[in-house]
Amino acid sequence: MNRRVMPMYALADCNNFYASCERVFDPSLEGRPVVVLSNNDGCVIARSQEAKDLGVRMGEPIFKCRQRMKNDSLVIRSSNYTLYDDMSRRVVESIRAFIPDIEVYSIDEVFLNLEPLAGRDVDLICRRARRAVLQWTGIPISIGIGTTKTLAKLANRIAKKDPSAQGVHRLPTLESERIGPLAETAVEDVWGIGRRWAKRLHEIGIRSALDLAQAPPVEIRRGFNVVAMRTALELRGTPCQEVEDVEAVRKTLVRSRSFGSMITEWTDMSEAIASHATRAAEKLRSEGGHAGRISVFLRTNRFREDLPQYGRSGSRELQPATNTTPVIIAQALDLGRRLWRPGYHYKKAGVVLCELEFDDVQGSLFDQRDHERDTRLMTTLDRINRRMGAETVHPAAIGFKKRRRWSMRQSFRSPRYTTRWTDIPRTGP
DNA sequence: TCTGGGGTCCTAGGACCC
DNA sequence: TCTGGGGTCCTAGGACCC
Repeated sequence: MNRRVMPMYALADCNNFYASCERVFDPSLEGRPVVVLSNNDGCVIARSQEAKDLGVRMGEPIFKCRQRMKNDSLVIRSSNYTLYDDMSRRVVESIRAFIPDIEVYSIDEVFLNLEPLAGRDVDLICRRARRAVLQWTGIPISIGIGTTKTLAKLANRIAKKDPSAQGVHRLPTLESERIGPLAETAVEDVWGIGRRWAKRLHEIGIRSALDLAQAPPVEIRRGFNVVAMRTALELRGTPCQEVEDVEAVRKTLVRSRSFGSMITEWTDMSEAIASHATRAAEKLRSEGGHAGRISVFLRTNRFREDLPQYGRSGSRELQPATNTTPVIIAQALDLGRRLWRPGYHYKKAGVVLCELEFDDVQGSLFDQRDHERDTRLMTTLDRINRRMGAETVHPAAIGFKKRRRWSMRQSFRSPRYTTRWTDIPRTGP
């Protein structure tokens, strides 16, 4: 008989990832409440277990935790993505040694396809992988197992919450045996159900994951959309999403920042836009892509209700598609100039590159630029900045002031332990 | 004083064409 | 002067994720 094997998915998720990374390189943080802040040191984006226990909330603005910082010696770190990216890569490679068919879903999550391991003890393999990751990288992870991605996510929550799971939890294959755990999971804790949908689901009497699983799919589709319906189906055990083992080709590339302080002058704004354009172009070149369209946006501070609000975006075609910094800066500045209105306090701006192409780009007959020269220039520029440090060579449009009004605050950053020679940890004097 | 940044997918509605 | 349906393409906005 040729029976199809039961699909089986797992989600491996790093515990308190950024806080754990900070801890790996500074063991004195062990046992202490640690939080990691967003860019600009604005709000909390990661918390160690101790910080969670203190009641520090995700996304909480840091100025609201000042008291706790004093009382409970809360440790604060600015985010250090260079470090986290590198640690993430190490975690992924460690997992891959045990389970080869994986999809890197985010900086701290990996979906695993366990179907090829059918007949083997998947729980045991996952436990071994977990132990190895901790041993090789110092990062604790949890693994949830289920017959769909959404159920694997749910199992992962249980693996994290229930100490008896010891970091790995598998939901039963039989639907009837999943009733308990699904009934105990609030619908807002289901992957794919955000705040807005949760509120509307509650209004129609759907409160738990079980309620959603048992709701008629067509009704969910009618009341919400196909994405919500797929989530409901996955909760019943019907897979609607596969493990995507080939890396997805990106469709857009954004560089944007809130300013360290608000901006009222076009010269400051133009420097910020030129800087975003430069960094977006750099990133695009590093991935070997070209952009066929560029969009720029700027806006005021939406939290300052006492100030007049303004926000706009504009876009235009790039013909031919390009990744040349001066071209992208020129277009970005021209767009920005059109959006700019004096008299406002601006808080944020950004550059979006879209219609990305990763194949060879056809030149236009009517295009006057010397593309080979552009490419040589950009390659040289990238090489210098990679070796000598970012922005060793940079376009004049970004400005030369040491302390730029628009650049971000980062008061608590840890060293780049793994990616910068001078920051490598040393032992002894 | 102080509130992140970078993504994807889906849908509705308008423009335009036949 | 009034009136149709159907298709495609594009964009803006809304929802979600980490």
